[in-house]
Amino acid sequence: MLSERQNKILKLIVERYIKEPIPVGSKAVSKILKCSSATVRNDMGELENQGLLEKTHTSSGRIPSEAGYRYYVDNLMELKKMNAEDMLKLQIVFKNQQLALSDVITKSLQVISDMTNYTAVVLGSTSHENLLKQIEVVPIDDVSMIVIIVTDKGHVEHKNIKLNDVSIDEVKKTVGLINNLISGTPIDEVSRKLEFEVKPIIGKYVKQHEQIYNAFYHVFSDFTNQEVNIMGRSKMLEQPEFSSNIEKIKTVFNKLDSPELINNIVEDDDNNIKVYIGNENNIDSDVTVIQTKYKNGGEEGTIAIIGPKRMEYDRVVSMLEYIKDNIER
Amino acid sequence: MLSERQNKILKLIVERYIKEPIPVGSKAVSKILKCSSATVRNDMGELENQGLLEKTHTSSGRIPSEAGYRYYVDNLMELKKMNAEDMLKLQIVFKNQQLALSDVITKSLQVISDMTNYTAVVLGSTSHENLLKQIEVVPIDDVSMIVIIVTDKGHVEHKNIKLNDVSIDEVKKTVGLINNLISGTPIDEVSRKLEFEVKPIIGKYVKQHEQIYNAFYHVFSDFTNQEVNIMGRSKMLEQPEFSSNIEKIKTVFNKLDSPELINNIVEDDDNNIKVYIGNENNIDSDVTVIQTKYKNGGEEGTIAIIGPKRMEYDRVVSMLEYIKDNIER
DNA sequence: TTTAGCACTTTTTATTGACAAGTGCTAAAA
DNA sequence: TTTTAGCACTTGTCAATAAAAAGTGCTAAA
Repeated sequence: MLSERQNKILKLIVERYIKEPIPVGSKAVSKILKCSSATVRNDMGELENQGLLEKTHTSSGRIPSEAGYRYYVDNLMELKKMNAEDMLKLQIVFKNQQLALSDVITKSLQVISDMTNYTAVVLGSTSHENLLKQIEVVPIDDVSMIVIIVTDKGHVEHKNIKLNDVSIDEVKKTVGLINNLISGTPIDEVSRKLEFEVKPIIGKYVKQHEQIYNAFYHVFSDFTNQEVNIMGRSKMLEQPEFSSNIEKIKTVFNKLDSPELINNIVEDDDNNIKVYIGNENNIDSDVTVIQTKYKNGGEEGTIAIIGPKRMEYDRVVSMLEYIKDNIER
Repeated sequence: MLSERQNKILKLIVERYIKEPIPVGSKAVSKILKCSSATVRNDMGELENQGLLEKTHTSSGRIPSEAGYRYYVDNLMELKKMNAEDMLKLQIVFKNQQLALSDVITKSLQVISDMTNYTAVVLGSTSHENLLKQIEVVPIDDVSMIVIIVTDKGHVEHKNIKLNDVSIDEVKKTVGLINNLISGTPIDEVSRKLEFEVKPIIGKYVKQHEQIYNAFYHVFSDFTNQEVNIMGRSKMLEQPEFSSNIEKIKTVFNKLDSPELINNIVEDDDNNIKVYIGNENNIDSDVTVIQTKYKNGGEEGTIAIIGPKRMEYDRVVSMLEYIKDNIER
């Protein structure tokens, strides 16, 4: 259990260290608090015993430990309202009636990334939640054509396929059958349905059904499971703790670019804003991920901000809250 | 005019420096050439007078100047055949019949980027070369629908639009009219034709034509001019001359991510492989861009490899040649 | 024309000492 | 009991110095 003063000291140190990554000494704290540096030193020693503060070397000032950030976020952080300037910039995006929801989300996170110098990630809804809405095919030339898949949530994907000596009409017939037979199927299950429900039927009605079936089967098996959008990837370079450590940047970049990113950003089961500090997340022990789920009509997904552990928690949380609210209505 | 030996020395220095970014001294060169370090020193002095070599400080070894690289590429570089291992990895991509051309290009450049640790860029064909092939519309719910635009070169783009109190049938009618009236129009000119050829007609036949027209007009005016694909963006971090210089990395990253990238990679007028060293390119004075145009049937574009000035010119050129050949047939 | 030899420059690395910042502990003050 | 003043002690930082390594340019001889 921390004393009032210890709480104050911890809060001061965390916030000061977030402003500037320099270990904070007792004297600096005592100037703000109304007590001597010796008193502060005693408390800082106690906070270190509790594992909330750390020293970089025996006689350095203190920096927050991971647990310290955690404690700060859970107990000390005050959620200030977003500042007017930030809000204004976001309003410009939200007020734009022309934009589709997904564009609004992307653009507003781009704005946040620019304002904060952190990296932003949008994960679209997962494929088992997407239902096949409709497919279309557009012939390009004698052999190649483009298959376009649209889901009920408005996710569009297209693939080029090549078919030799197959008449367009037969392909169109197949497309018609697919649309009639399995529209409304979760994307995950399309492959299965294609095999057991569509294949037998086109076998009867469509010439060269084998070739056509294979092509379509392929298109669906490659369907991207989830849309991932990363904004401000290189903002990491702006963070002093990374820019002096290329190896760290490489690992973080690789994590961001890896296809497993989706798995590394945990889907929360509730709707709140979550803060994953250091080892609490799967990206890197030196970053913090602040994220939340959003839901608007059928569309849903996760938006996340990734920055150093000493990120401006209060600012980012209030921004996410604001964005989430605006998305959801 | 350089002597035989001077040519040899320059070649040696360039190639050695490319292998490892350490200034090359006369002793190291003399060990390989059959002459004393003093002789080499004299020639190196002459090469420096000619502006082909540089010193990092008064008593350092030499490094190639920009002109030195230029001279090397133009006169000294020997095009070796690709090594078997590299070729094999690329063959796996080319042999994959399932892939559409654009995927083959992207994937093979991804492979090159992985093998070389340089960044790769693909620029698709420019919009004035793309003709409108067909548009489709897929309704998602009461108000929103997706418009899909396909060009004759197989470029697909889609946009979400929102229309209140408009019947789907009227939209479909409009789509039909657009397809009939202006299919085959260069994308650049679609907006104009939409206004002068389509607007008057849908004004007659389509209810709520104003709203619908505006929506479609918007969709086309946002059509991306050119497809840009960047592979291995963060490979820059692997290059020693950049990884010790965060500011440089930032500028290069920003250039890569900026929308003007397309303008910064000059379209060549002929079909050869071009090498733009340092100030010869518009990306950064510290990088080299090696690029070439490709053409396959209707599809064409530019592929480029971006790396440090001390990139492995011979290797990259032979790889690009190989890829280009494979793409074009 | 080439080479051996040498004086000279510059970078790199290690060492030293002085100073600043900060801590922990003790003992006195509140 | 809590707070504070005081002080010895640690560590990092910075500048100065010194020695070693790498390489050059020039001269004079081969």
